[in-house]
Amino acid sequence: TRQKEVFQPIEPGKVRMYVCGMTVYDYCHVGHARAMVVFDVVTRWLRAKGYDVTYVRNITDIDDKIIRRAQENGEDFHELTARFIRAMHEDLAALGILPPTHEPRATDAMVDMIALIQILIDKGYAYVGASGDVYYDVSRFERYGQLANKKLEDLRAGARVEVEEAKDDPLDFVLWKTAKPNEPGWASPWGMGRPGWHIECSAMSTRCLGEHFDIHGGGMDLKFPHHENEIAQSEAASGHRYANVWMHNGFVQVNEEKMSKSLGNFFTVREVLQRYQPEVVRLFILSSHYRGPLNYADENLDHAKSSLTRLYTALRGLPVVEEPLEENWRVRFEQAMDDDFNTPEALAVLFDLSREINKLHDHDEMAAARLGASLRHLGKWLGLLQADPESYLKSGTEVVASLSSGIASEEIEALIAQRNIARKAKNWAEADRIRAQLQEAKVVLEDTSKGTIWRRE
RNA sequence: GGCUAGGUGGCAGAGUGGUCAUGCAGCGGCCUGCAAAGCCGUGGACGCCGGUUCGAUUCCGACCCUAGCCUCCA
Repeated sequence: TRQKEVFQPIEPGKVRMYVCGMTVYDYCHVGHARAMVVFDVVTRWLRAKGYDVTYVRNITDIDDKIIRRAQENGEDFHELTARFIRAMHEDLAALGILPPTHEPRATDAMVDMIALIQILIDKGYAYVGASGDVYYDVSRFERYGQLANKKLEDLRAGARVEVEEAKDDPLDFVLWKTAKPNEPGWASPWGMGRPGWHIECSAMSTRCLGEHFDIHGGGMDLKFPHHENEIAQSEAASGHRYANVWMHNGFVQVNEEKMSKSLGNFFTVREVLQRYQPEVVRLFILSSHYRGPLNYADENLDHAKSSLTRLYTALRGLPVVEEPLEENWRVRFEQAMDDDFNTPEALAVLFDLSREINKLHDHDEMAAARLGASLRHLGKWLGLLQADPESYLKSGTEVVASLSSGIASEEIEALIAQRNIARKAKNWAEADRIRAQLQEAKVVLEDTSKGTIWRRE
């Protein structure tokens, strides 16, 4: 949904947002990272606009895949999920993603889910099937399909799954699943079992944000049926509107295909962070609009890396001054971000600002430094440019294990000193030899009027 | 089959009814011992076919192509 119109929160000054988080049975891949970064920026920007944002991102820590994976590993599912929740937190922290206000877990919200299912049964929206599982009766909810603009007849015509006998209608979805022997289960009016995926989000969002809130986010793939089902559940139960605005981020693609677990074409965040700095990954994600596709390719990560180097280079060597954000830059940035979080346009503002800084750099350092403060300020709203430029530029390949040239900073400094002696003696051959040697080690030298500086590629 | 998003210069990626996106790469210049970085300048684009318009990449219609959802998925 494109938000061309001015955003109006339900309660003035406050924004309540719920985003579907991960199912924790494996490491985060770049697709997850994108969703997390996108909604992190949404949160940062809304806060920058002065809203008091309550950001809820759940953890699905019980579902079929988790159970299966735990069984394969021969471990308790709690151990499995605890391990991957820890890993997820590490990955997200590395990417500079701020923790959500609340991070509810499905297993902690059983009471809410059971209560919600009971309401749906009492109101006639749900029934206990022949198998003992509880299903949502899709035909009872008039607006079913409205979010994804789907008609029930079309859905039935396109149904590609075997019809389960227990269901009245193939489109009905499960709210409560009876536990098989050796499966984890929770006591409920319908016996030992576990919740369906969709009810988890309805219950957790309501618990944390109430029955009606401002923004609901998630990946495109969740629009149907997950979000459609959430609406059906929550609105049927409460009798009124669920989320006001739906935001769906596009996919990360690999060779024109969706990156996904099932296709096996995914790269985990930790793999990628072996090769690129976290901030590069962040910039890569923000360099396309959140709704569009994002093609994962080394070439594109390399582009992001060059771009980030340009931004940090503009800040390099400038005194850090406390200076408010300059109005004209703020306005441009704001226009971009207010246009449905147009981060590529917002980034263009950062680049234009960098050019201005570079122009001033040599003849009016203080003016450049003041603009530098503005650049950092804008960067912060995107979760970028908060590192010390000098250390960012010098760390490059050093922090990236697989590309590490193994050369220590002291060694680099020593070679530079050696080269400068050669330069003084106009021994250009020796000077160039040392420079080439460092280039081999992925170290780039720059001879400036203030001396030789270096950075890692 | 239904539904949803897209198709922009060498690459990535915004946007607009008629004048700059931006980044990387290219070319010319300044700077430099030479480079690098930076600055200045510069070429190059809007899937195809119609229509509306003084004028369309931008609006409308058809078509082609791509991805996705309809089954777990950020």
